[in-house]
Amino acid sequence: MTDTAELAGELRLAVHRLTRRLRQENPPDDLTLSQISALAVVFREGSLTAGDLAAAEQVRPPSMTRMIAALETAGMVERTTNPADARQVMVSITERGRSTMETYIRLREQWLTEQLADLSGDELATLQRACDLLVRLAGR
Amino acid sequence: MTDTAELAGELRLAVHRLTRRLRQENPPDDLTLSQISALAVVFREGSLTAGDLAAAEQVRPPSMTRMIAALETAGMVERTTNPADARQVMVSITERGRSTMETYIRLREQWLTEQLADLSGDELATLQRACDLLVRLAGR
DNA sequence: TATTGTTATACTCTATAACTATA
DNA sequence: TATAGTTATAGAGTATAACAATA
Repeated sequence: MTDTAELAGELRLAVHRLTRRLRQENPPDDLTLSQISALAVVFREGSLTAGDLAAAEQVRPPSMTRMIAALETAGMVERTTNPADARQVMVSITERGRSTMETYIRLREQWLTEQLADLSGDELATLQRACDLLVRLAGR
Repeated sequence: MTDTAELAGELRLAVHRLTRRLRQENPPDDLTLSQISALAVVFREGSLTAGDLAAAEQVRPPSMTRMIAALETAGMVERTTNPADARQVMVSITERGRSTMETYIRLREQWLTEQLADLSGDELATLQRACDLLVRLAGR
């Protein structure tokens, strides 16, 4: 039987290490990984409020304000006030943001992709199942 | 067959999410997760140089200098100059550091442990195998 | 009064570049 | 001259508290 406390420690360490390693690989167009992650939501979902975007990314509103400001400065998204409720800010992707995402999807996670290419089919399947589990855990 | 580029994207997202979620759970004695991680190495390995500790944790020397300073302030480790080579700083765990680690190991990763308790044996086995793979990937 | 978002502030984590001390 | 570590500086990523605007 598996010792869950032991596994928790190993999992935390493993995730910590990979996060550090991934940060060393530069995403395209000088966007950070967090910015890419938020932009991907706008790309997928279309126009949505700042609050919904914060919820989707599981960050606090001030953190999302920062990310949106950075993405706006980079010309990736536009902020507009919702006419139906002037408290809300609608965030939508620009042409440039769309093309950046399309390029990014094509070259996605290049470093990680290269590393994965060395793994066996079994190992890839394990990681695939693990991804779903990690996202589930993070959503608690 | 698995699309490794697709999987790379999912894996990056999953790891990102879990890192953020874990950061919300407070480690004991006001130590951060990174500090606990470094302290665990000193606890396991015994006295070692700052450089070896940086290598073990896969961070740059200045980052380790910071971590060691924080751990020293918290009374968890001691820094001493190596008499055999006065350039080197030896880092060793204090009584307080040892007892903190022992408590931590006992309560380790409580939140994560609780979440894991809800998973099936199959799912735990998947995560166990995934841990080894993630650490291997991070080590490239 | 409640909700949405922003600003102000602060802390962790990490890096590169430049420096000091020792070998 | 080379190595070990530190200091100075900077930037990403995030949070809480206080605030303004709108409902």
